[in-house]
Amino acid sequence: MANSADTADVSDTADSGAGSRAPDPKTRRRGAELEAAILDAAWAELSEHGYGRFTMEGVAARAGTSKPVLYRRWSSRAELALAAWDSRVPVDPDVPDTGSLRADLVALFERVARRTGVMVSEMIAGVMGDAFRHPEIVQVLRQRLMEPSSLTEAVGEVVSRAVARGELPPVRLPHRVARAPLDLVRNEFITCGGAVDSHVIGELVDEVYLPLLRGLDRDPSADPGTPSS
Amino acid sequence: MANSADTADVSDTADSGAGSRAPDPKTRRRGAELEAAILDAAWAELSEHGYGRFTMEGVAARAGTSKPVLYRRWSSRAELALAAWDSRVPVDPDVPDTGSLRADLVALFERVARRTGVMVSEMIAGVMGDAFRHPEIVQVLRQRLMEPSSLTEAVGEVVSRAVARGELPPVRLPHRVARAPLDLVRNEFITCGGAVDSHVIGELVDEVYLPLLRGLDRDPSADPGTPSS
DNA sequence: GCCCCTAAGATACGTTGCGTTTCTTATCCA
DNA sequence: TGGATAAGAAACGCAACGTATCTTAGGGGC
Repeated sequence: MANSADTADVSDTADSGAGSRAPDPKTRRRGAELEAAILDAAWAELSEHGYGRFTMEGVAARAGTSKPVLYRRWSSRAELALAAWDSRVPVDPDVPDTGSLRADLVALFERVARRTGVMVSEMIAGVMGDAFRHPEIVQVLRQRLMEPSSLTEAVGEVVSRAVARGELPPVRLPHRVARAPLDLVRNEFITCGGAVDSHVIGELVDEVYLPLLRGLDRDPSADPGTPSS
Repeated sequence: MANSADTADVSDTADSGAGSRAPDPKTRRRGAELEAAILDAAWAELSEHGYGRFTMEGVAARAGTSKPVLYRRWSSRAELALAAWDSRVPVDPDVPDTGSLRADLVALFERVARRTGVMVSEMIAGVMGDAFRHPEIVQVLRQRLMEPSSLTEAVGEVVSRAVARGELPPVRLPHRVARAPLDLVRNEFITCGGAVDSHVIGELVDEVYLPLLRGLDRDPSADPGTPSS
């Protein structure tokens, strides 16, 4: 699943441009195989057209199947989009360790910005827009946004290394703060649209996130000056 | 405009519940009068149904007019929604001055949370969702989100009073930080849905915004210890 | 190896809602 | 008072959602 995902991530999007959809008119796929093909197609449609032009017809055509097959699995457009997203969320790789807090943060933000994308933000917006009609979707979306995820752990890791290095005092890291990089990047996507380039990331880190970390309350449970190794 | 708006703000929403729309079948309104009636109706529809069920038909019916009249003024549903929003944005009142930074901030956040609303956040999402088809909308929305507004000024004011009181060192306040209260509240609406209650506001202030302010770089242009009065 | 039952695939349908077109008619202004 | 202007009404084309109906492939039980 993951490998086929990686393989197709953009190239699939590119090569199956317009005409050659139906991959194999002979055999009739079933179960997991079909489902994977549909999710691949859905992701490609999302990447190409964004959620605004993400249509069930388009996905069905691209996957070489038909709408009822989609609706037997997902009850709405929004659910299919979220499922496609799910199927492509990359496993978060290791936390960068550059030796300095700022560089670690920049690397982290850049990873978030790349992982999230214009498309994903637009999709969040679109799904939110559809959510009024399918209230059950809101739960799914919200959970996806709130889940602790490997990101918050990564932030914790980066911060504790900075503490160990003496770049920061021992701090208490509230969940909101650990989540903030994702929120900041998403907010940037929504309000500024285009790509979040490294200049913007620099501003986010220098103007907002580093000050925030430096201003956090000290952790009373840590011995000041003796960070645990 | 403003008074008729206030009058209708919720009560109109309530009383014109289902049947009695057309306010006056005799006279044919024109120009500004008609426009105001349409915007009132649009705002009421937005408040009642949210953007997801905000339809041109609904607005036209409620305003006692017809779709072409709407399209002669606004080129799309999204534009009408934004115009309705515009027509209701309250003039930001004065900055609270409670004597303490934290209380000032809580008051400010609460005002932002009340001014923004679930509806407005959902609307932002919905407009974003429509934006792919009407790219010109993105500009309008973005400008609305980015504009310095009285909020950033209010933040500046609150902060400089705190500096004068000695609660903060003289700090340089980047635009991103001044904008942050709005971003934080909006983000909260999007990710957590329901109302942003005072408990959440307390967390935002205590866990995020106060630490952020305390961690800001000092303003090199200010004499430390001698804040200008 | 045969048959049946599940589910895939195709087609067509009903519905909603956008944005448009056409036409009639009221109201303002010269 | 008459003509330009814009309101109001009705209907249309179109896209896309979500559904219903039907045929048929193919896997699994016997």
